[in-house]
Amino acid sequence: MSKISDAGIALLFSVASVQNLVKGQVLLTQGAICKTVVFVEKGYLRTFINKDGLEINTDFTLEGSFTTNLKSLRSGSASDTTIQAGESATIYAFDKDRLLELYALSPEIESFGRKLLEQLLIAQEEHSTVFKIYSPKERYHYLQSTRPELLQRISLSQLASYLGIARETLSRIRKNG
Amino acid sequence: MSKISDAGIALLFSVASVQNLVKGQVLLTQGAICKTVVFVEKGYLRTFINKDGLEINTDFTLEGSFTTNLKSLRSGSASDTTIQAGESATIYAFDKDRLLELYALSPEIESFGRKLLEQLLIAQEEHSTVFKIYSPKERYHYLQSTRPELLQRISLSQLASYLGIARETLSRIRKNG
DNA sequence: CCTATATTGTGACAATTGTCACAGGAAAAC
DNA sequence: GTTTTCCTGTGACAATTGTCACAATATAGG
Repeated sequence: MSKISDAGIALLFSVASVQNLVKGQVLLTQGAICKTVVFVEKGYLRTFINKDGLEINTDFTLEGSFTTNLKSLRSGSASDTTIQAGESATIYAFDKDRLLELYALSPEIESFGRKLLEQLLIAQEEHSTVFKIYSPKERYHYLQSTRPELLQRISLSQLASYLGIARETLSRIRKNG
Repeated sequence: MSKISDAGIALLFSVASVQNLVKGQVLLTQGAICKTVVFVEKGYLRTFINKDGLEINTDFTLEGSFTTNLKSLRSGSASDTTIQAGESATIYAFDKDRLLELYALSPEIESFGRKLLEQLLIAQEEHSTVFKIYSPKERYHYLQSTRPELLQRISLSQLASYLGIARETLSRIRKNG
């Protein structure tokens, strides 16, 4: 994570509230307006969108990372994703309006926010690229080598939609290499 | 684009240099270290990565937008992408080190940078999601309805890899709907 | 205007992936 | 410890997409 002073961290967490979630608990519902940025302290969050009644996972946020629905957060529009605890979890929710106040107040915090966005954007660009250059089988192996912790934590069924493939196909990839 | 004061714009452009590119001219070569953020004034840029000798397009930057290789820019690592003019183009190149100085100097500029990153991240997240929820045919139609200007400007062959499909498949999609 | 060059279209076939149906196993609830 | 319940594996087959080869068009250069 980007470095930030102790005073900065204290300031940041002054606008956060801790929450304990049970497995399956929903943090943000599709259609609602996202008001917070969330830091995962323990457990993990699953972000998915509903497509014809099927849940398609777009992201998994493990401990030590941030997530939100940036589009909804920024514009106040309805979120197209649901964010749910994949395990019982402990999170910090940072209120958007209070974060914006902090940005205006502290260049260090805004700088931290910018660096965080840079990290997320780099990761997301890489994720998109994977779909362009790799086949389903290659995508699985790529995930295996770059984010092995995901394969440990997330069930096969959940991973399949994240990789853009059918559950059965992933099962066969796992079997036949 | 995010709003910014006239003074801010003047400050920003004080660290930029204009460049005119001919079609096919390379701005950033794979393996080189990215030192600038680029704004496209006229024409468009094509970003691609080399996979087994094939060029796979990861992005097209039309006029009015920014591009760079953020990973290389941030870490000073070798770029895995090449950025090339798809038409003769006019661009503004913003020097990274001078931008960072500006960020330290002007909260308005850093705020602008953060907002720009937010926009790019939102777009990139949406782009990734498209690969998870849509088939090749659906991806083409989605692009058609959300970014019709791309279909006007970019050749079928170039679009195919951006959509993660074979050139022939895109040709058939275009024919049969 | 004509030719060279690049781009797009198409047929045939192979390979991959998806879908459906159900069996087997693991994990959770009681 | 047993019974649900959920998750994973698998066979059969359909549908989609990729690959290769080459024809047809379009575009750019002379």
